[in-house]
Amino acid sequence: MTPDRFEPLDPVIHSQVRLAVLSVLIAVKEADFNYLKKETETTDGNLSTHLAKLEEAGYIRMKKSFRGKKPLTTCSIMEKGKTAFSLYLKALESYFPGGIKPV
Amino acid sequence: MTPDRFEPLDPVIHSQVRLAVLSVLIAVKEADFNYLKKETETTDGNLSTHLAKLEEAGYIRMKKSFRGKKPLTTCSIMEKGKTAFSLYLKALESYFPGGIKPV
DNA sequence: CAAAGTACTTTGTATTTCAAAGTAAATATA
DNA sequence: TATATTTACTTTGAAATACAAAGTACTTTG
Repeated sequence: MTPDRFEPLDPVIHSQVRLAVLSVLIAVKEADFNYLKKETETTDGNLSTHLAKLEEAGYIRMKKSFRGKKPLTTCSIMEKGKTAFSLYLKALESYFPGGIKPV
Repeated sequence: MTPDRFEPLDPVIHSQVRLAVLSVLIAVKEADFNYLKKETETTDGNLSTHLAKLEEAGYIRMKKSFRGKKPLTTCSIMEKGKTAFSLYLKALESYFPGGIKPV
């Protein structure tokens, strides 16, 4: 039983927006909705659904509070999310055996 | 005008099957349908549509011939595909500040 | 107080993915 | 020799996904 050449890519992470969200949250530990919207360059609706998916998977946590009188959603990564992110990166590497080649 | 933190991921490549196909074709220069099916661990129908997409984008070339009496589809990567693959990897790196290491 | 803005969420549509079924020819079986 | 099975794909329809327009619930501004 030879091991698979290509490791499967976690579908929860394999999306540009969700990958970007996790990348931010690994770097900063906490980010609000608007910050994530700017970083990921997506629309409100799109970000909202992607965040919901990440939360549902237990990869991030969302805290709803208020900044002054306005609602504020703050996201942070959970252990499960960190692990999944690492595994995703590891899986990705199986698709790039040579590492980085110049274009 | 500060550059985007995250570079966009080419949607033609951002699919597990198509990424695997390109990865194979970069390594071996030519691969037939069945070999790709084995490597990518997907179904006939699925592979067929993914290959069509890659060909349509000008990333790969498909040659139809015969091996003995049976049809044989042979795929190879084109320059445009190589470039796109490199750019995809480069874009990916923007999501992993720590870097993607060769396996 | 009406109009515009903020911070989201919900919803409908468009796109994408995927595998079941279809096709066509070759080969094995009875 | 009929027929069933296999091989090598492609087409098609259904399910999942992505996306943004519209909706909600406020707040701020003119």
